[in-house]
Amino acid sequence: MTKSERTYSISELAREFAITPRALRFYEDKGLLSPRRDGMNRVYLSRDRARLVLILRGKRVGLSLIEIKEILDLYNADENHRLQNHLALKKFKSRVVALEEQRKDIDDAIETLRDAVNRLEKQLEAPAPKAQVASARAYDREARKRLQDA
Amino acid sequence: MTKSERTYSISELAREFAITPRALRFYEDKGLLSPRRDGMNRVYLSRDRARLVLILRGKRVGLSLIEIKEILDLYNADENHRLQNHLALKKFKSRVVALEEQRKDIDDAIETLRDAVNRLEKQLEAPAPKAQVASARAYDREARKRLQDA
DNA sequence: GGTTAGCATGACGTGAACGTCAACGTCAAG
DNA sequence: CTTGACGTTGACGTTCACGTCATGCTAACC
Repeated sequence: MTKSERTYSISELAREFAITPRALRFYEDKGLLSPRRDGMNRVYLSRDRARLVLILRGKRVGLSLIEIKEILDLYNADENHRLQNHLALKKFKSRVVALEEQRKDIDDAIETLRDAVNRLEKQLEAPAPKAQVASARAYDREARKRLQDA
Repeated sequence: MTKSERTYSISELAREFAITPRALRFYEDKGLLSPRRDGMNRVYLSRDRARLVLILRGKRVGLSLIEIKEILDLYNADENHRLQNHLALKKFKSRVVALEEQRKDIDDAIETLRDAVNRLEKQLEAPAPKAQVASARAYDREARKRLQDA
């Protein structure tokens, strides 16, 4: 009794991940996916689904499809080729470094936006009584300068 | 005595940030920068430089130029329009949420790659004596399955 | 004064990642 | 039996973010 794995049609899989069938065909065209066939029709197994998860996550972190393909290929490379693996190791490590730098960028962007949010909230909750207007505006200019010139 | 601010020519600024003059003109065309002019020639002030820093960081975190422009515009919006500011506040907050999600994606990607790196290093440092080959390979298959099916 | 370097403005080209449309096959429902 | 719903393969269109000329001005150097 062969345990029949869960399968997906192209539109099923597309719906689940909020993408289009066209995108799935495109990924296949670029060698990122290779679903089985039932006659002409594509049949996706959970292996394919798992790869798709990695593909989409790769996209979200800003990798190109080619880069994603390279990673997936290295990932599934034959474990007996030491040279291959040594290369993969180097590439993975540099990829990690790049991602860490990107993480830093995101942290910085979040901080900048949070500062802006605080500035705006403070401004909105205070209807700005005239007496304080001048100094408040001066303060505000300073805050903005710090943000701009950083 | 007017304190003459530091200025940059287009190619100076381009060199500093490892981009091309064409890119700077493109950003200007899209309304992200608006340098002064000396005759025909563009003159960038430190304000422009600061904006450019934000632009490039925005790009690195995956924002489109249009999104970046919107943020910069909101950022520099006239502080007297309460409705405007309320809108900006909402947009900034949702942007922060999006960035936090993206950071999660990056953390996940880093973790996946680190696991792969560990797997590869273990494999490379052990020349795989025959006695252990079978079980090692079985372990490896498991590790890979966990990574794939996650 | 010719040449080089740097700047300008078009205008067309390009690669990535799909969208969109045409033309066709297929299978279950009414 | 014909209508939909779903699938297929081309092939062309589109958006983004520039790259790459072509052409021309201008200021500095030899």
